Amino acid sequence: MSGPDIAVDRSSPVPLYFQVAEQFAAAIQRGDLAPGDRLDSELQLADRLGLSRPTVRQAIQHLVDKGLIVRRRGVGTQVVRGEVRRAVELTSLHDDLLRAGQRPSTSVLELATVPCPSAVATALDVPPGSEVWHLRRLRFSDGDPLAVMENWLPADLVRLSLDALQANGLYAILRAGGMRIRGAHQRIGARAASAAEAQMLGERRGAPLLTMTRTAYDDQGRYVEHGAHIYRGTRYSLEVTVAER
Amino acid sequence: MSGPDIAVDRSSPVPLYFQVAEQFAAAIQRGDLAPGDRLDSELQLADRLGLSRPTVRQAIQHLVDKGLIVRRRGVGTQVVRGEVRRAVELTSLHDDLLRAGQRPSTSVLELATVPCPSAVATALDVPPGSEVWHLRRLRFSDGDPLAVMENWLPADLVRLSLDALQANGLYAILRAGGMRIRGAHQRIGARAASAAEAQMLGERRGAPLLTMTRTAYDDQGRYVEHGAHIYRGTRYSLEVTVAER
DNA sequence: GTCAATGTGTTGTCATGACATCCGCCCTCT
DNA sequence: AGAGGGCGGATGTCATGACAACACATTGAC
Repeated sequence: MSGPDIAVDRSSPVPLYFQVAEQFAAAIQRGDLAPGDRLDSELQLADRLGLSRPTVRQAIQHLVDKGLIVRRRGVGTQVVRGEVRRAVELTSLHDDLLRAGQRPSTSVLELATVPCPSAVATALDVPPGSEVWHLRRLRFSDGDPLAVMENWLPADLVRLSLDALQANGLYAILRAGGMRIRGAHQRIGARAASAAEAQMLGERRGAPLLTMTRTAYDDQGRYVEHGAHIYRGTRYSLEVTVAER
Repeated sequence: MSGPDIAVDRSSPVPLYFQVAEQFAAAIQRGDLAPGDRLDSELQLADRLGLSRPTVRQAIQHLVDKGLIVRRRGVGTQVVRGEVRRAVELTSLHDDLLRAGQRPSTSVLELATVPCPSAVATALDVPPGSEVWHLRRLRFSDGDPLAVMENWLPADLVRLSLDALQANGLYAILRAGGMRIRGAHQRIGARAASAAEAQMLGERRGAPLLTMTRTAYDDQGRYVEHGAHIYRGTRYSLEVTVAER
């Protein structure tokens, strides 16, 4: 036995390690590689694919980071047992809903540039009062209200339009605009809905809300987006995968 | 000018890349490396430390994964701007509270082996009805109730005692018992407290709770612990850092 | 029969070398 | 003054080689 069929295309601009990682991930998703199955050893894989061991290792490490497989020194590499779930990565709600087969829509409640409030200025590490986008959106899934999202972004970094926001997720717009978001610090909590919030979300006052504040940083380590989001606790939950190196 | 003083000990069993990563992380925490500061290039570092470039690269990648620094091809490596926060990794609430300077305590409500409920059996990927530990703990911070945690673990994997659970976090006990936990899939949500839950936590019925279910896997890809936790929304929040590779 | 030593295969770590790709700067040409 | 090209420097990718550390199975001695 030699595992799933994997072939690399050396003429492709896609890095070899990434090609390998993607094909393994796909094989796991398809069930071609069942939970608990052992992968070939790094040396075998390197030989079979015509790659060097570091390249194969990089591919496998990528999957370990995503929580798909597990390695044991001296033993081998196995697919994680149990159902494989996808971690929320750095995607927007819009994309997550699409992937889950639901129909996202967005109502933009506010889109304007304003002087930066001091709390946001601290988070974004910009001077208080400097010009920032302020954005408030009510998000729906299959027509049902799901979340209220409030975002702030330095005004000089991106150009936002109402049309784009109604059709796409914020992160997709930012990436399309050349912004390269690399990571985010998030804080997740729960609190009761105010009357106004409840009304927007179709809940009762005091209903449990899942809250998330997120500050995303780019390429240059600059904080480029700060968001305060509330989700209906009855309708939404976050999924996170933690993997040690 | 050549960055913080970093020295590696080749006689130490700690991997070189890890020594380097830890010392950089410490320098950032101390403020020795300020947000936005550029690190020396990989080649310079390799030369200065007497290491090869792959080793230096591995150290830096480690910090990128933790969200401490950011790399830009063709430009260099910078410390992330803004305050550096620590991500919750694979630690228990007990350790988190200790680090935050608070005084954790635990009241064990239940500790017994029981036939595995079917929902838990699915999560742990064990036969329904097989023997598992069932554990329910009320956690306090500085004497105030903070969370109720319910856990299930395959009975044959670990030995649990009441004394140990009152003094240490679950994960510390598991690791001390030779279990090597590598990652976890988590789902985070919010809901209203039932009357019983509210009473335990000193809240009112309907109070917002932060919920987390977590399934942790070990070395071998086996799911070894399943937990369903509820936290007082007014007292606790989770912090998560996401970083792309 | 039990236990210890040994052997084999695997992942973990580290070194060296090379080329690709991208960014930003400077210089030149228009 | 502006646009474009060239160049240096940085990270990204990939190859080859070597040894270490660990787990497990086998073998051997007692």
